[in-house]
Order: sequence, then C-alpha cells, then structure tokens
Amino acid sequence: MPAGFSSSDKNDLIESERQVQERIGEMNLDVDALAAVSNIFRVASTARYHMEREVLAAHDLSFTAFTVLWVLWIWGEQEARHLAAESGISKGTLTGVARTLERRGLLLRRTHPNDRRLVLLSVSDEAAELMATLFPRFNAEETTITKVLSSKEQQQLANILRKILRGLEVDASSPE
Amino acid sequence: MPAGFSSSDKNDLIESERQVQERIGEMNLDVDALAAVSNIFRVASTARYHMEREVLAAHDLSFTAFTVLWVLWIWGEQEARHLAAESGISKGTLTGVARTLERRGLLLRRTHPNDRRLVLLSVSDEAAELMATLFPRFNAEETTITKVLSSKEQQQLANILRKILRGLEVDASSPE
DNA sequence: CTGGAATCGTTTGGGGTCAAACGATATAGT
DNA sequence: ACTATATCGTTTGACCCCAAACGATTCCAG
Repeated sequence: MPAGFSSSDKNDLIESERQVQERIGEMNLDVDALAAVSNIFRVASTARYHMEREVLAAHDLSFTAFTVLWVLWIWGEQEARHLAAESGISKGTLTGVARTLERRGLLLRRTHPNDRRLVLLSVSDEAAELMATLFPRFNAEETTITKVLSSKEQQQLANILRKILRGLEVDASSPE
Repeated sequence: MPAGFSSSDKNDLIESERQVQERIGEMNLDVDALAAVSNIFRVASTARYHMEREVLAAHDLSFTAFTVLWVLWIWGEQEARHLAAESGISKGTLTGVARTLERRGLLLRRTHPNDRRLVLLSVSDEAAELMATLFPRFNAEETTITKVLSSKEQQQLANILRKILRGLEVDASSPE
C-alpha cells in the first residue's frame, strides 16, 4: 500500500485504515501486511522530508547527497559502483550526485591507478569537517523522531526492520 | 542516518552498525535512534524499489503515480491540493503526475462548478479496473515482504510506526 | 598476441521532487 | 461596487531517479 499521507486529524490513522478495509473488504486482503508496509512508506517519507527541512536545507544538501557523503565519510574512499549500491541509488544517479558534490568542493574524484575503468571517490577535508558537525545534528533529530518510543520499542523496531531487510535482500540485491 | 544499503553479505547488518558506532564512538550518539531510523529508510527504499520492479513496472506505473491513483480510487474524486497532501507530494509535483496520468487516460480532470480556482481529479473507468486487479497484486507483495514476521510482530511494527507518525505530524503536516 | 566478452562509469530520455514565483479566481472590508 | 488579501493550481529551475545504450578499458581464451 502506498503512502497515503492523511493527517489533518491526528487520531484518524487507524480510522483511515479501517475505512480502506471497509471499502475493499470484499477483496480478501492481508490487512496486517497492508498496515505495516504502508506505514513504513509513510514514516520514511515524512521523516525524510523532516530531515531535509530541519537539518539539511540549511547546508543546501539533498537527502541523497547527504547519504553519499555519509557513506564516504564513514567507510572512506571507494569505487563508484560500490558507493552507489551502499547509498541505495543506481550508478547513473551517482554520476550526477557526485558531479554536484564535486562542483561544490565536497567530493574528490580520481582514477584508479591500476584500472582506468574505475573511479575512486572520497570526501574532501571540507566535507569531513561538515559531516563532523552535521551528523550529530542529524542524529539529534533521529532522537526527536524516536523519543515517542520506549527504549524497548526502539530496539524492537530496529530488529523487526532488520528481519524484513534480510528477506528483501535475498532477491533484490540493489539497483544496478 | 541515511540509507546505507550494504548487502553483499546478508549477516553483516548489525556488524555494519557496530562498525559505524566504532568509527564515530567518541561522538556520543544515540545509537538506538540511529539504528531504528536508518533501518526505516533502508527498508522503505528497498521495498519501494521491490514494488516498482515486481508489480508496477509491468504496467508502466511509477510508485508515485500508483499512490495517486490509489488514493483517488479509494476515496473518490477530490480537489488537487487535498490529493497531493494525501499522496505525500507537493502540489507542484501533483500537477506533473496528474498530467502524465491524464495523458494515459487513467485520470479525469474537471473544474469545480462553484469555484473555478479548484480542480477536481478522479480515476477513469479504465483506471478503476486496473486498480481492481493491480492492488491485490500489490498487497500480495506486501505479504511477501512481511511474511518473515510473526503476526504479532506485524502488528507491533504497525503500532510503533503509528506512534512515530503521530509525533512527526505535529510539526511537519506535509509538503505544500 | 589477439579478438571477443565482461565490466567500468557516463550519457540519454522520460519522469518525479521541491520551493518560490506566478496568474486567475474568490472573498472581505470598506 | 471596489479594492486588498488570500487561495487555488501551474510554471520554473535545479536536482534526483531509473533503465538502457554507449565508449573505454580490462580480461580471457585460443
């Protein structure tokens, strides 16, 4: 089930789902799966938008650009196709994102010394400094998002999502 | 924390998170929040891609186009700005998506009889038939995704996500 | 060695994405 | 009536997004 952003009324989340079930009740659907998956989409989309506005916009970074920088910052210099997979985008998309970041002086690009097909990407010093201040801000906002949950619920959530992820990664691998 | 698609090795999900924690351990981060939120992004992104490939691609529909159609199909004709909010996209984006769907004969557009600023959008008969066969397929894939979870876990997940959503919707509302 | 196959990152084409500016329309206040 | 003001959907510009085709480079089989 897709996003379905509803809102306006805060307490009609479940009511909305009930309405859906009523209208397509004859169809014999898996309502629990529908509720679980659709809420994943909703939360992810809302949280991403939240992060872009509250943390990233001030530095003129898109969520994807931040992700790419983050992967590079944590794991160090790496080849383009690997960075793309790790960032969850296609290699074609990475070409564009890397170009934007390079133009802004946040990303470094060099050809692999032993294989001229390969491109090695890494963060600039400026980007490293930026991430050192930006990522704690980002994490603080993650805390804001999850603080409505108990510590136990947070770990439950992470565990459940890891289970799903493992199942999903069997066939999917990642965009190519 | 952003997506971080990892993979290759199936069991390094937690190992990966541990590595991250080690490398930025001096920073005093909220590791539980990081794990929970980052996994939401990962799962959502992977699941969305999965749906596009397995269900939507055969009908040449983007995830967003499907979402818009779905909202319209379930809730009936409505004004553009409302549909945009409900679909989780900005009104500007909806203009383009609606144009694409209209061009393909899946969406109907008319001016509100009493207020000529407003545009009323609805699904065509063709789109209604399409959704009647497509949505059960979509839901079946949701089942595939969540079948690694127990029934209890599925409901736990939905409940936890609803909590987060309510917290997020206080300030954010939705894109405008 | 040398030609075919595989693999790399880039380009292309057709969308989706937002914020901000815009023109058209409706609503108030005077 | 008339003139601000508000609100609607659309346009604009810059970016993200993918699959598929592409040229460059490497690898491998004969």
